[in-house]
Amino acid sequence: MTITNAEISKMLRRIAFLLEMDSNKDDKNINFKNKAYLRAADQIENLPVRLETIYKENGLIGLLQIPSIGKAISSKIEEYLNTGKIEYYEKLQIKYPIDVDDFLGLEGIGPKTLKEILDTTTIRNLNDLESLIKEKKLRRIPGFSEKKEVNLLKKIQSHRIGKSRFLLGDLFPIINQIENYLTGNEKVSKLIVVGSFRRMKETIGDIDLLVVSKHPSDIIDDLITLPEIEEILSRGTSKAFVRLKNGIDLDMLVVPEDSFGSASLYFTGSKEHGIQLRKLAQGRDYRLNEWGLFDNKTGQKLAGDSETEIYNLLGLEWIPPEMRENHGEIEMAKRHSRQWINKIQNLVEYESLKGDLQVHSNNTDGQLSIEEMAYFAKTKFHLDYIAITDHTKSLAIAKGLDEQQLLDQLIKINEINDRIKSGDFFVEENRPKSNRDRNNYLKEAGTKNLKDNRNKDDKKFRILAGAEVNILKDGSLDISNNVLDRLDIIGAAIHSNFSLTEEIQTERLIRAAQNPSVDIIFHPTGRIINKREGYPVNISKLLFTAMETNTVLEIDAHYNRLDLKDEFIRMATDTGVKMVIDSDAHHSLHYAFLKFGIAQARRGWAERDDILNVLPVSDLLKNLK
DNA sequence: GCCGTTTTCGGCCCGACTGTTTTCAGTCG
Repeated sequence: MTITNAEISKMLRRIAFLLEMDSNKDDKNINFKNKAYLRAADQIENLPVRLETIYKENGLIGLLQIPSIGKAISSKIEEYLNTGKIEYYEKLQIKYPIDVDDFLGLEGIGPKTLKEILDTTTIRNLNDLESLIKEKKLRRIPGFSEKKEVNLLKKIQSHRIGKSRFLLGDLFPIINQIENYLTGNEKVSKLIVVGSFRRMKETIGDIDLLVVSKHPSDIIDDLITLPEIEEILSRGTSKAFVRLKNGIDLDMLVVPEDSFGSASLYFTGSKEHGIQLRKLAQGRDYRLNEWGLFDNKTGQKLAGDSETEIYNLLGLEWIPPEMRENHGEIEMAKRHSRQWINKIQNLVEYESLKGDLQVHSNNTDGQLSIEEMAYFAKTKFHLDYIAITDHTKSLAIAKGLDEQQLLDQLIKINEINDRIKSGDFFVEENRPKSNRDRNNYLKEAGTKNLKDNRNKDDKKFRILAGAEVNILKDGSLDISNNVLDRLDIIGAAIHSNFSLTEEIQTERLIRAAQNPSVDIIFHPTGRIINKREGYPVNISKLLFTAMETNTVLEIDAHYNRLDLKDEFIRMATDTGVKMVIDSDAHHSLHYAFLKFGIAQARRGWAERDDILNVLPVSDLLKNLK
């Protein structure tokens, strides 16, 4: 039997829910107990390694090393892993025989409210509750009313539809639109999109907007009349919460100028990062909220307009938004060590990539020719090199290339490189005509804030001949090494047999990494965010082999992959394994995705030195196998 | 139930919004 971290986490949430139902405000212990279960659940959800693996390798001791997991919870996890059940939970279920999962995440009705309903009725699940409301019986319970019935019914219905998180890349254009719309409002003196968007998390739950204005209620009036708005969920004097027609929620906070820093800190999150900061404040007899940092004794406001000032008063260095996850950054920032200050200064920067090492052409499943991909890489995105890495023959669905076709492509690439060197390639007459704004992505998002770091000398641009070679079931490749060795750069990737065990899957990747022709493992875990988990890989073992064989791991920047994910990037930087950030472009517009890969690298604390394609092409090639 | 730069007991983040509460609890972010 195999039990995932998600399942364990959910089980702990069920227990927390029932414990909170069971609590009353006089019993402090039970009140904090449920929070402890929730903390543990959060922690487990963010863990890069499976608890099952930790338990198999190190037993209870291993579990106890995880923050927020102590004696009681670790032994319950042990019981769950061994028996598939937790007796403690079963007992709570006897007391409260309800389908807890039905109510987890149901907005507007928490454990306390549910308890009140259960005191006078015998509902078990969401259907029962819905019937109760439809029969107008809920309003008979003290504290409930017709108004509450109406609200609850709506919430039950939207809960049924389910709300999954949106992909960062999907929301980018919409968020830019809203940003532009409100920036045009003369009463808005500052506007910033905060929340998980500012942290560049791979998925976004809702859009958080922070506005500085002297007229908060006017701004809120303007916001709620936006035509994109489907429903106003709540509205106060400084905050508004609305649902947009595309299904995403938007949360807006309006503050005065001197609260901009504290509000952006509070609103950028993460929640756990914020909690840690407020605890630090508490330790100094300060109070930190969205309005500022205050001295408890004097009531005086100590800081508020800048994030840096607040961090400093709490004894910390400023922390970049992408790192604010309470994954150890606060402890590090506390120490003021040279190492940490260097880490922050050397974090890989946006616009710092000189090349893109996974690019597809219309020789396989790409949409544009090699010439077009090169032309736009240079002229629109100011890259100095790209690698054409088309699929290989066993990936029939993408018209993968065979040995001869790869060699033919090599000749063609050499010809284009010769034209580039002679200076007649990047000229306006050569501008490909097929690319006329096929979609708005580039216009709205892709080129925004692009720094012009154009190398005046266009003749230096280089196309590397490469391939995205298919890793077969046994870890061998579908193209012979003597052909691969004639190309400049080789990425290997898994595109089939996803359901093998972790051991076999890891062995496949290790064999590929040990192949002397393979420079990079492309999208190492194969996940598609919100669609497919990715095959199971023992990342530690893969990293060890990568280190031994000088194999590079890719951060695939396509926003539906972002593979490696942030925790794995962190592990790679700790191991000293080098990475590259590639767009996996199938169209020139896709080069815009590189920024998502950089964001992911920053979330994984990667420095410039960890990322090889910040280097000029000659240095890059020297660093490969 | 967890945890430790006031540590092995005694704490545990903070404020806005909603509803019908006439002073606050529940829920959320």
